[in-house]
Amino acid sequence: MRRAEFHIGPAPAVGDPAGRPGPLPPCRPAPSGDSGSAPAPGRGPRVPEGYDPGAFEPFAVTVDLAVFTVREGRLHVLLVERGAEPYLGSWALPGGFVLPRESAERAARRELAEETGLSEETAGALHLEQVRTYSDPDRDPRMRVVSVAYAALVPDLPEPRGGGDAARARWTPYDARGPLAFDHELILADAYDRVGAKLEYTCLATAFCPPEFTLGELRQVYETVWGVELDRPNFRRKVLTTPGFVQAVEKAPRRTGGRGKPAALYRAGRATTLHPPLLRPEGRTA
Amino acid sequence: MRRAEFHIGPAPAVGDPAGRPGPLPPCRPAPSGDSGSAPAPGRGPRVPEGYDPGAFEPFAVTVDLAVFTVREGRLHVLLVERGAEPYLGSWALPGGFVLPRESAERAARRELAEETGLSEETAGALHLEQVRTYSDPDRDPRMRVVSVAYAALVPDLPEPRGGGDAARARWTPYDARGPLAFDHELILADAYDRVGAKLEYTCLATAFCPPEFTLGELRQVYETVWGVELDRPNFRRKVLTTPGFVQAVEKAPRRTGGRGKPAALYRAGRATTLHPPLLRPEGRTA
DNA sequence: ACTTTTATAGTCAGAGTGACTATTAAGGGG
DNA sequence: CCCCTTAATAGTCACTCTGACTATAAAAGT
Repeated sequence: MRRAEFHIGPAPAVGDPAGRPGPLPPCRPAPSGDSGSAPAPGRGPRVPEGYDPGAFEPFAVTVDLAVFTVREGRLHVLLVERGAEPYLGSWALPGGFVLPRESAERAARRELAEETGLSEETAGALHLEQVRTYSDPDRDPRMRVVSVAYAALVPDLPEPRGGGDAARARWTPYDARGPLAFDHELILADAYDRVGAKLEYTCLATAFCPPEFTLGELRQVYETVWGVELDRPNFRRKVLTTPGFVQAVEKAPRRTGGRGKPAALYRAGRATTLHPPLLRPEGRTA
Repeated sequence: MRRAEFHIGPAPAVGDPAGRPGPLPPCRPAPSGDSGSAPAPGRGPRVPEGYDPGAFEPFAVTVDLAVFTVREGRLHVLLVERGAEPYLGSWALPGGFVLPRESAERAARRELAEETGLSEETAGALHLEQVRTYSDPDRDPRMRVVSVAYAALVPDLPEPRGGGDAARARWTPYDARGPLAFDHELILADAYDRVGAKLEYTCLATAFCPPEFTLGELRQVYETVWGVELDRPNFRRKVLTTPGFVQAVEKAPRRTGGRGKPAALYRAGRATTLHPPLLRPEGRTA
C-alpha cells in the first residue's frame, strides 16, 4: 500500500517508482512574502549569494540501492521500472526519500525491505554498504537531489512480487541490463566495483549465500561477481585456512544440483576481514 | 576576505567556523504564520505523511574535510576552532555548505582551497577522496544537516594563515587532538581508516609528498600514517619493483636532513594501484 | 680518523599461491 | 551392473613475495 503508492505504484503522487521526487518537497512553497527577513546570509563573494533566502532552493536527500544477488550462476541486480517522467518506462535503481527523522542508512533498510518484500527484520540483517554520494546539480532534471548510494548483498530471493501491486521490480542479470535512468548507470557501476573489491579483503561473499552453504556455492559467488574461474582445490584451501571465514556444520552433506559428490556444509564464521586477502587473478580493478 | 569571514572569521554570519549552518539556510524561514514552526518531523506511518509540504523541513547539505599531512614525522590534521554555538570554542573539521549549483566534490575543493590558503588551481590537483556521508537526524542540534565527508592528502604546507584574519585554523597532530565538535570524531576516524587502508593497495602515499621526494620520505609517510616501522631495504625493494609506483629523477641526490648518504630523487609514477598490495605488518585495520 | 646516520645492495628461509594430479562419492545411461 | 560424468576433496611442486638480516657506501659531526 503505502509502499506501492510511494515507490512502485504508477501514481506520481509523492515519489515515483524510482523513488525520485515529483513536484515535492516544496520547501519554499508559499513565498510568504518575506524576502529580506531572511537571515541575510553571509554575503561576500561567491558563497553568500547562493543563499539568498528568496532564491534558495532546498536539497532533497534520497537513497539509491544497488541490490545484488547471485542466481543460477549469474549476478543479478534489482531494478524497478519508472512510472513517471522523466525517464518514464526506463529502468532504475530502487530508492526513495530520506525521511525527516531517519538516517540514510535507515532509509536504505526501509527501502530494501519494501522492494524485496522481506520483513524489515530480515532485511535488517542483510549486509548494506554505503558506496558513495552523488550530488551533481543536474543529476535530476526536476530539482536538486543529493543521493546516498548503498549496495546490498542478498541471497537468492523469490521474485519481488511481495506486496507490490503493479510493482514493476525485477531481478535483472547484471550484464544484460539496459540503460538506466538518471545517473544510475554510474551508481551501479560504482557499487559493482565496490562489491568486487570487498570480496577480496573481507568475508562478505557469505552475504550472498543462504545460512548454510557449500564451498562450491561460495566459490560460485566469487566466480560470478568477478567473472572468472577459480581453481577448486586452491579456493578450498584458502577459505579453510583463513581462520573464522567459515565454520563447519555438523550435518549431512548436501547433494550439489543432483550430481557429483555431496558437499559438506558451512556457515559464515566470525571473521570479517581476510588476511591475507583473496586477490582476483590477473588484472584487478581497484 | 571572503574566506576569513565565511569560514574562519568569528562572524556567525552564514556559516560558522566549522562550516555549520547557523540559522540558515532558511528555507522555511519566517514562520509565515505557521506556528508548529517546529519541524514537525515525520512521525506517523512514516512515508508519505512525513512529506506534508507544510511541515516539511528541508535538508541542508554540507561537506566536511579531513585534511591530512605529514609534518616532522607526525600525522597532522587541519582543524578549525568554532566561533559560534553550539560547540563554541571546540575544534572541528573544516567544511561548509554545498552551494545550489555545485557538486559536493566542487564544494570540497573550494573549501580545501579556502582553508589551506592554496589557490583553487593548486588545490584542484590535490587528492580528494570521498569517505562517507553522515546523516544522523540529530548530528547537528540546530537543523537537519547531511554531510558528505572527504579526506584530503596534502604535502607539508605552511600554517594556514593565508588570508584568515582571526582565522583559527591549525595543523594539529592527529594523536594529540582533543575532542571534536558534532560527530567529527567519528568522521575523522573513518577518514583516517580510509587513508590507512588506501595506502595498502594504491599509490596514494605519494600525495603526501612534494613533487620530488626520496624513498625515505615516502617510507616515512607509511610509517607515520600506520604508526609502525618498516624495514628500509624491504620497503625500497617493494616500491622499486612495483612498476609505475615511482619514477627516478635524473638529478643530483638530496641530502637527507643534513646527515647520512644523499638519497636519489623520485617522482610519482603513473600507476594508481598496487599489485600485490603493500600490506601493513601485524593486525590490519580493515 | 672515528662515530653516527641514512641510503643502497644483497642473501636466505618461510608463507602463500598457482597449476596440477589423484581419489572419493554421488547420478545417469546403456 | 558397469562405466561415464560431475563435483568434492586430498595432496604435490615450484615459484613469488615477504620478513629478517648482513654488508657496504656516502655524507656530517667530533
